[in-house]
Amino acid sequence: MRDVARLAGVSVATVSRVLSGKAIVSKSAKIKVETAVAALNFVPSAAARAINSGRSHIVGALVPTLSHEIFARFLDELERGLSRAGLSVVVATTGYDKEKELHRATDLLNLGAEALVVSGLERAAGFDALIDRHQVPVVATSRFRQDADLPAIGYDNQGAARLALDYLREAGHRNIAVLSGPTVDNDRTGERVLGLHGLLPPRAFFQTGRSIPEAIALAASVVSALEPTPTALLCLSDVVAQGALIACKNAGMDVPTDISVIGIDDLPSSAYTDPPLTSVHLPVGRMGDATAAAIVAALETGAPIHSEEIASYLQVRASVTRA
Amino acid sequence: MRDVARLAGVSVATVSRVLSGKAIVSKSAKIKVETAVAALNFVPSAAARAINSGRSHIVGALVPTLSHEIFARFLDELERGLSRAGLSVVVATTGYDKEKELHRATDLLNLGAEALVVSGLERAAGFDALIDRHQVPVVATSRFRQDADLPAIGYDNQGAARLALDYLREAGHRNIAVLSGPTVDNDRTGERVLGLHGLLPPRAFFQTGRSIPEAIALAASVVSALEPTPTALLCLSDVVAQGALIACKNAGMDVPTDISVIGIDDLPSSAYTDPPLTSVHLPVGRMGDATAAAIVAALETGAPIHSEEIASYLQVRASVTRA
DNA sequence: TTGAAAGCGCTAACAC
DNA sequence: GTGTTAGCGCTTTCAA
Repeated sequence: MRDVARLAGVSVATVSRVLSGKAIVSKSAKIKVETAVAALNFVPSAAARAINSGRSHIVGALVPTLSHEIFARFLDELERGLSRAGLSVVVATTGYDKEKELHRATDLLNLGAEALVVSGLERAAGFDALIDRHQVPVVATSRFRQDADLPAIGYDNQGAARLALDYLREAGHRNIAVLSGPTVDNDRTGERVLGLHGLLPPRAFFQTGRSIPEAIALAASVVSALEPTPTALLCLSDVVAQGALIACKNAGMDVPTDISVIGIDDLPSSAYTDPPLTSVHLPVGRMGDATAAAIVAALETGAPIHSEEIASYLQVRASVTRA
Repeated sequence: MRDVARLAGVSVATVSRVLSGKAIVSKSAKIKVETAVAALNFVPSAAARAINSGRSHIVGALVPTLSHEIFARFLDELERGLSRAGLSVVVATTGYDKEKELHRATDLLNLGAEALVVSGLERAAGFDALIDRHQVPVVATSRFRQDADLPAIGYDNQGAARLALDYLREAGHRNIAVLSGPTVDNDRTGERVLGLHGLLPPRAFFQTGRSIPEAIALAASVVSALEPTPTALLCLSDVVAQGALIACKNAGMDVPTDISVIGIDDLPSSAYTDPPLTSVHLPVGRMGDATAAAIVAALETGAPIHSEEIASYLQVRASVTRA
């Protein structure tokens, strides 16, 4: 910047004023500075600016993975909302590992992140202390609970599971099997299971891994081994539901004629399965939007972030019929 | 940091030494400093560090959208590779808009990004000048071309299209329709079309939008309106292919008995369509890995980035049969 | 409207 | 081993 000042024949203060555009500068000085900036190919240092302003304009986002539509779409919307306010999103993936999340959160904070977005409500020990040290706003997403430790912007996962169950029951289903992915290190799924607690016998619950092949295998064994065969499969995520659809087809069962299948998440792809999947819609885009808005407000006004429930609803398609 | 030094009864230099862990510090001083750090809840400023080291440890990634498996998976792997080397990824989405890409690239560079990752080979006017100003390494992904302006790490899209065509031809197909998404603002698709140039009559090419519903509509009109009906649908992306599968089913045509369908991309979901989609596999994870490695090398050693072709191959499943 | 100068919080060179 | 000191590149008083 000194070089620019010298070339323009002004002081560094004037260069700074021209660059920031805030203060009043004479037309002539402004032009001289701009010429010099162009001539020297000058680029102001972000770090130096940050050191003075005390702001990094960086928000850290921690998600389990980007290879899952639901997190990817969330980030897509989060980034859109944040960038509109001049904030940049640094993503870090945790692989559903709480310790890794803590690690990466430390990295992001050391990077200078002004706020953090995390997934779910369960944290590794030491996370609170970390936040306490850095004093940055944090918002937990995907799961809503009024009394959570962190401000939570997300869904009522228990309610979503019950929405699906109620729908099946109203359709006359009495023999329902619940299929889910892992509840360990995944409190979204954990809560969905919890929401069904006491409403269905323990032996109605089946759990498998996170992948489609695992979901297919589980559904295959459930429909073939259970006696009598359930009339409906309540899948706690669409990934599992999509696997179930495939397993039923492989087993020669027609959905929904022979068996009904319902999911939770309503992934974009679920509109195009065969048959189109009936699922509890979780508006993940809205969640990204709301999260971005909350963070922007917190950073700009210092206002505390309030928990917010993103309403889910049943998206009826063609995979459920009357028992 | 002065406060810490005072409380610990040492100089700021010693505090710095303890914090960085690099230099040799006496056990006693180290303990005193650590105690003071803890007591004061001290957090070193990332900006101040950056200003001294001249490094931000930030890499900017520009992608059209995160709501498409292919970019999400790419970023997933890119982030993993970069974070292993202590680099953070700032994502910016461009919505397939070159001007917006330029805008966001400017933002990222102003943020202090040390390197940039972009999608495709086409840039807005002014992009080169921007890079010239900032002098950061840039890598273009998704598309490989040896003589590209930017180092390119990606696939031979033309070759991928030909791979699909050759496969169909070898299976005896002579009446082939080519379905694609938009080629405007999407040079990956553009190149795939180009790869088929002269190999198929112009009237064999059909184009539609980026969404599944649009793909369904296009495929529906192609299979119903064309006389004679094509024996195979060569889809230049899996999104289009998945739409085609649905359209054929809707039209009462069995794939592959009545008509064959082939795609390009080999999205994870394509293994689970009905029937499972035969597609040209583009190893997007490997591309993310390679991109991360190239950037890490460039940043650590200053070595120039070399273009790299990520080999694609045919993933045979069940959507193509002999004509 | 402008410039001089004092920092912002840290690292690194140098001397002790 | 440790302290002193000079910056890193910018913003921001304070005078002029």
